[in-house]
Amino acid sequence: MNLEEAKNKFIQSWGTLGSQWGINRTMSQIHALMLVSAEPLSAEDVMEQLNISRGNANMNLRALMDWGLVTKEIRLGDRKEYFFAGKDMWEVARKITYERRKREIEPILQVVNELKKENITGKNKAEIAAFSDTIEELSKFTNKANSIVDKFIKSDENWFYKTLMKLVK
Amino acid sequence: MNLEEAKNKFIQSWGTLGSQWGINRTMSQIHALMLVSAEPLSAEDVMEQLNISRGNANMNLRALMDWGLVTKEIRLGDRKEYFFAGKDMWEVARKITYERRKREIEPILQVVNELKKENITGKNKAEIAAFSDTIEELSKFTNKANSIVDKFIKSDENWFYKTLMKLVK
DNA sequence: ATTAACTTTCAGAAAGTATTGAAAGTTTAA
DNA sequence: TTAAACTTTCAATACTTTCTGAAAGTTAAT
Repeated sequence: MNLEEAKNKFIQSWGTLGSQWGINRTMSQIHALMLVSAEPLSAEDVMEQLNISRGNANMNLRALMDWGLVTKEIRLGDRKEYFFAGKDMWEVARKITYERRKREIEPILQVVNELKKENITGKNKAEIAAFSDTIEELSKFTNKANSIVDKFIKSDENWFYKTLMKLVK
Repeated sequence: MNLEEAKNKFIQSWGTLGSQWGINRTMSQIHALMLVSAEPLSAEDVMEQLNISRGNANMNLRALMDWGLVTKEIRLGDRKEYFFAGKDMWEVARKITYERRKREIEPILQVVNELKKENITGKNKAEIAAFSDTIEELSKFTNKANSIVDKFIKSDENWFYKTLMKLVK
């Protein structure tokens, strides 16, 4: 298989993976493209290689920079900006986890902890009890999940690697 | 706050969470509704309480059963079917993880392991090396992530709880 | 075998998301 | 300052996903 084919196959599936993760397809594809490129790429390069518009390329490059997955580089005597992706996968995972926690765990944490404090009124006592029980369990669960995720985000590679090794034997 | 309000608030945010997880909003809302109901509900109940159509209710109830998050119950002398959700959150998390692994980790695992075996041809040796390195690292990462997830899915509550306790101290 | 009480399906409508491309904005060099 | 070389924005459009509701299918009792 030649390099072009292999790259495309990878970009394709990384893009699909991303879209299932709630990350848009183009954003993942650009990320994939940069993961497998030896050299930093310009916006122009990205547009050509993925067949996307200038606006789309720009928007998603910016999003990737916001997430910390891609870095911009400027070169003396060149007006273009060049972009490249960090290739340490644990680092990538941590950064994605960080963004996803913001969007996913934090809002539910807030609602659940808020509801836990509420004094629920109503006539159907069984329903109230069921509700409170579920919220209570969910609160325990979410807070715990949140600490694990937090630990992962803040972990350095070594800490995580050691812990990981214990987990998978 | 009365029970109705509290329930709605919870259903609302669980629905939003779900849609960020790539699970459709209605599916999560039905799940939320059942988590906070003391008694099993009929399709009719679900339609009324969430203001959704018969078709939508049916489709998503079925999906929830496929995922193992909701169980159908039939009652003697009653033609309706009643549905209820398991309320153990670790169990819920394991079931969701199982489905998501199928959709997300497995496909990328397959592509990456496939590409790793390929002999990549082409003239730009630096690019080929960069590509192979990334794929190699990604392969290690993905396979490792996969074993962790697998362990989690297969874990019984106790095993996981103990491990968890160590992790979060 | 018929009917009433349900459940399932699916084509079209609606809602939600992503993409384009042209215009506006910015920066650098001369 | 001007102009060339880029980057950013955003309204319009295309695409994707979800939802509806009516029709078809199923089941159980008589």
